[in-house]
Amino acid sequence: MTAALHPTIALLQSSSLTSVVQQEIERAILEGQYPPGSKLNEAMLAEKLGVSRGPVREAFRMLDEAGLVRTEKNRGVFVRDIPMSEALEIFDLRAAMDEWVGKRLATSITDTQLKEIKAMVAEMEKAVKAQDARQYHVLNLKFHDRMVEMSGNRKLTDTYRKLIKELSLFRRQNLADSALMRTFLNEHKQIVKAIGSGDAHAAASAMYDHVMQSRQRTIDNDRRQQAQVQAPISASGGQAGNDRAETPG
Amino acid sequence: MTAALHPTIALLQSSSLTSVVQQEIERAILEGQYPPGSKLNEAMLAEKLGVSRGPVREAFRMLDEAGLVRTEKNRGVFVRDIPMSEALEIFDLRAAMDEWVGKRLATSITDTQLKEIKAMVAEMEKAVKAQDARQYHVLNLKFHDRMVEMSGNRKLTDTYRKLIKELSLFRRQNLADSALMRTFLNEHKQIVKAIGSGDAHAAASAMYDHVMQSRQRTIDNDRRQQAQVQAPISASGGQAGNDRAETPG
DNA sequence: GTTTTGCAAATTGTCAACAATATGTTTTTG
DNA sequence: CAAAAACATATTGTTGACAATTTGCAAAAC
Repeated sequence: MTAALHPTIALLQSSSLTSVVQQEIERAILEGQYPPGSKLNEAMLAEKLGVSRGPVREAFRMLDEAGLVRTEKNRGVFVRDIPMSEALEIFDLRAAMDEWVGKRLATSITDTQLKEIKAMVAEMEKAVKAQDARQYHVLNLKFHDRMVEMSGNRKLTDTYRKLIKELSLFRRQNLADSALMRTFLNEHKQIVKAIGSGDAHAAASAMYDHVMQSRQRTIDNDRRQQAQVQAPISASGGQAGNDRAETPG
Repeated sequence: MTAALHPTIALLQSSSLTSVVQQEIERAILEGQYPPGSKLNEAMLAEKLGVSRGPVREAFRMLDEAGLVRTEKNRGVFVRDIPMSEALEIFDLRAAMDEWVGKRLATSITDTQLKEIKAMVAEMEKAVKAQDARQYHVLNLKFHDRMVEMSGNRKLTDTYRKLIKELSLFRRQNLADSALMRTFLNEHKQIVKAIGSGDAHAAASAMYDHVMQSRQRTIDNDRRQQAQVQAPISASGGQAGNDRAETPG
């Protein structure tokens, strides 16, 4: 009966209005179009997307459950603002997961896959040399995502991605500077080397330490910013708030 | 239309209808009232809970995002049936998380907390001696949940609990027998001992190994059941399907 | 001048009706 | 008799309307 199923048909079958609306709002949020703390208006979004409020409300419930928005009864939904404490918790959890990924990859990675992540590190090296922090950031996210994906654990991959999305709503991070990019790049090389050598323990440690390094960098960065706010020197000081979140490491 | 009016809903107009409906359906699912694979009818649930279909649909979207149901466009929502492969993935992920919890607790646990989990192990020992597998199961879930909670990482705790809920929809598990309960009890004692001694590495290993033991047990159990199905001896053979899921370990 | 009270606009919460789709049954056709 | 078509029924998808609540603003009270 249900034969082959053409890809486009499968797509149309899965895409209800609600899921399309959900993806669209999620995209807009992660893109920074609606910054953390801002309010999402049902009627406004419904009109903008050309649907009624029903699907928008259903999409809101999904985004709430996903941790991207919070809902206040009779007041509306707001883009979630991840506090520092929660960001640090996410780093710890990520460290535990990435440690497992490192351990797993050390014994399960294929030659093709190893080549792939080596190429990614090479690309990051280019970005570092070009001092292109933006590009480095994109590649870095992809590098870690791909390794998690290569671990073969779908559940872990889904969980990891959900955490990364939430973390992108944490505002107190900046792009890494050149010195920091070089440090992280070296750690990436160590990770790949450990995985390539099949040393599970070393790969696990390298991954764990790398994430914890990012965690510590987030703390340091926040402390620096806090100090700047409490004792501002330049007249134009203070955090503007429109700089998008970036994940270091 | 407004039949009966569920007591909880009539009383708690303060919290949103959708969230009450969501909790009620979730409770019913986890209780086994709607077994994995069964279909959830919007209108039926709406009438049963004394609300219109709107809040039910919104609750469905939340439960879908939480991984407890799956939605087929134009066909409805069904209680999710966790396949063996996914259950094993969850065990691996849990192992990574529990390993971290063990490591953390070894250095952060307070005397009061240590006493608390020791008391829990003592209670489990009673259940084992009384051959009360049901009671053992409940205590075991609580023991692990409490340790995760004690780790102090709220995000990890939420993630852990979400995974446990999903795992409870995996049907191929049974209660542990006496021999197995004794094995797991000993592992619990080892975990508590390692944590109490402050040996982070030992605690981490004990936790990891314990979860992986449960994982292996799930595989063994499935293989045994599969064999029984393929070569049935007793005439009444075959899985009835009404036995609720139980988490070993 | 400040606080309180009452009103008006905007927004969310809930519902019932209608449209679109899937499913099961009967009828038709070969 | 088997397969296909047509129909009837049930269920989900979507919408617009109405009710309940919050919020901003202005008038009144102290």
